[in-house]
This record gives sequence, C-alpha cells and structure tokens, in this order.
Amino acid sequence: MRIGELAERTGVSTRTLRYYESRGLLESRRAVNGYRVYGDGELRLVQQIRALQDFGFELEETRPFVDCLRAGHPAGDSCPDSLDVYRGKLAEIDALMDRLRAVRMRVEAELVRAESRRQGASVPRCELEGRT
Amino acid sequence: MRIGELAERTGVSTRTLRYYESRGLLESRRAVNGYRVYGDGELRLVQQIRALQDFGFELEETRPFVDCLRAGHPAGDSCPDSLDVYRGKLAEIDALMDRLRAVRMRVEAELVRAESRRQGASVPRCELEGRT
DNA sequence: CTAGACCTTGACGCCGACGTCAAGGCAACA
DNA sequence: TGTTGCCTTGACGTCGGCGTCAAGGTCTAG
Repeated sequence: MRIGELAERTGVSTRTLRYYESRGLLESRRAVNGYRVYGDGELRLVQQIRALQDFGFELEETRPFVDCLRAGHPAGDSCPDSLDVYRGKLAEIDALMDRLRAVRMRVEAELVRAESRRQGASVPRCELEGRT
Repeated sequence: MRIGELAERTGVSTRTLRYYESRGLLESRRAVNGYRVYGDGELRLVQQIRALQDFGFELEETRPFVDCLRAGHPAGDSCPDSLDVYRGKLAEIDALMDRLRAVRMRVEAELVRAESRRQGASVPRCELEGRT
C-alpha cells in the first residue's frame, strides 16, 4: 500500500508518517517511481506507535517497541527494553500524580480561603494542612 | 530597584522579567537613562506569578491575579476572576488525574501481561478489565 | 581615561510533533 | 491531451517560556 492508504488506515496524516520515517521509526521500500510502499508490518508498527502515544508516550519512548516488532517478535512489548519503558512510565505517572495531588490540595486551600474572605468576615485562623 | 535586583530578589532572570513585560504582565517606569525602575509592588507581583507558575499555571492564567493586585487589592486572589482560574485549574487537575489513573492501569496491565508471558508459560486467559 | 558591571533593543534558537505551503513528478481516465 | 489526484522533497510556522548572543549605551571606581 502507498502512504495515503496507510495514513487512512491508521488515522494519521501522511506528514506524520514521513515524520516517523525521518525519526527512523518507520522504514519504507520504494516503488520504481519513488513512491513509498508499505506492507502489513508497517501497518501494525504505526498502530503500536499510536497506541503508545495515546498513553502519553513520547515518540522516542516508542522506539524499543518498534525495534522489538521489527526484530520479529510477536508484540512490541515482547522485549526487555519495552518493559523498562513501561516501568519508567509507571514511575513517571506516579511522580506526576503525587505532584498533582499536592498542587490540588494547595490550590483548593487557597480557593477556600479566598472564598471565605469574600463571604464571611475574617479569615479563619486554623491552618489548612491536609494530608493525603 | 533596577531589573537586575528585581531578578535576584525573585529568583528569575532579567530575560524573564522583560518577557513578562512584553506579555503585559509587568509594567516598568523608566529612569532618565532608559533603565527600568521597579518598586515593591512589582516585586510582589512577580512573586505572585512565580508562585502560580510553580503550581503549573500558564502565564496567561496568572493575568487575573496580576490585574487584581494592580487594582489595589490586598491579594492576587481577592477578585472573582482569580477564583475562576482556581476553579478551572482544579477541574483541569481532576481531569488529568482521571486520565492518568486510567493510563496507569492499562500500562500496568500490559506490563504484568508481558512479564508473565516471559516467565510463565502461557498468557492467562482472563481479561484484565479493572474498573476504578 | 578606561575597565568592568550594569543596562538597552532586536533577533535567533530550542523542544516535540507535527501543519501547511511550494514546486514539481507520476498515473489514470475522459 | 488535459485534468485530477496521488505522490515527492524542502522548508517555514506553531506553541510557551524563556536562553543566548550581538551590538551598543550608561555609570562608577580606580
């Protein structure tokens, strides 16, 4: 199939596919006229990339999965490097959620404080130091 | 005080202060030689901006707080517009955390699945469809 | 008088993941 | 044969929040 069909079947733009190729994530054979030609392997490869991107993975983080698939493994996460990326992402998510929880608490405390100042008379003297 | 002192006292670069000014967040009087001159009002203003940025607010989101302070209110969050930004940020954080939780679960499920495939023999037939 | 520290504006660079446009080649159909 | 639709490469634009450099003006201490 050519680039237009691959784009349509994967839901990405042709520009995106060329971009993946420029990053070394996607390879293409060429027809005699210079057109890119793809097979089903590339289709699955792009689907793998998109699935990970939907999870918030950066393109570079999908590379081990891509390499794994291209090495002939049945799934992109059949290789140790891919699993390391999974683990790193879990740690990253945990750190981000911790930070978000902390920020959320402080913002909410500020909101409550400011609201009470507008309605009620004086600011309550108690400290709003909640712990998760 | 001049820009270098304000930068040092707020912990930001002079470039950053000039950038704030270009965005209309910061104003400056000028000395006869053209140098920017700031007072304590601007100091508090920059501190307000940085405090919000540390919470992950974009510069544009700090504008209501800045306007509020410049209007003479005692705090940046003494005005309704600022409280709206607080509320919007809380909603944004909640949505992001919901999304992160979902992604986290799916990534962890993939990890467990892939790990068990590598160690144990066959993939368990059960579906890992956890609900929050 | 000069070195050095401070200040000015202007402009380009960076990151990530592409969007969009330009200028042209190739293929198929009326 | 001409039009339409696909394809090619190349290059600039986008967004946010600045970093960094260039080329110059200003002020102060020695």
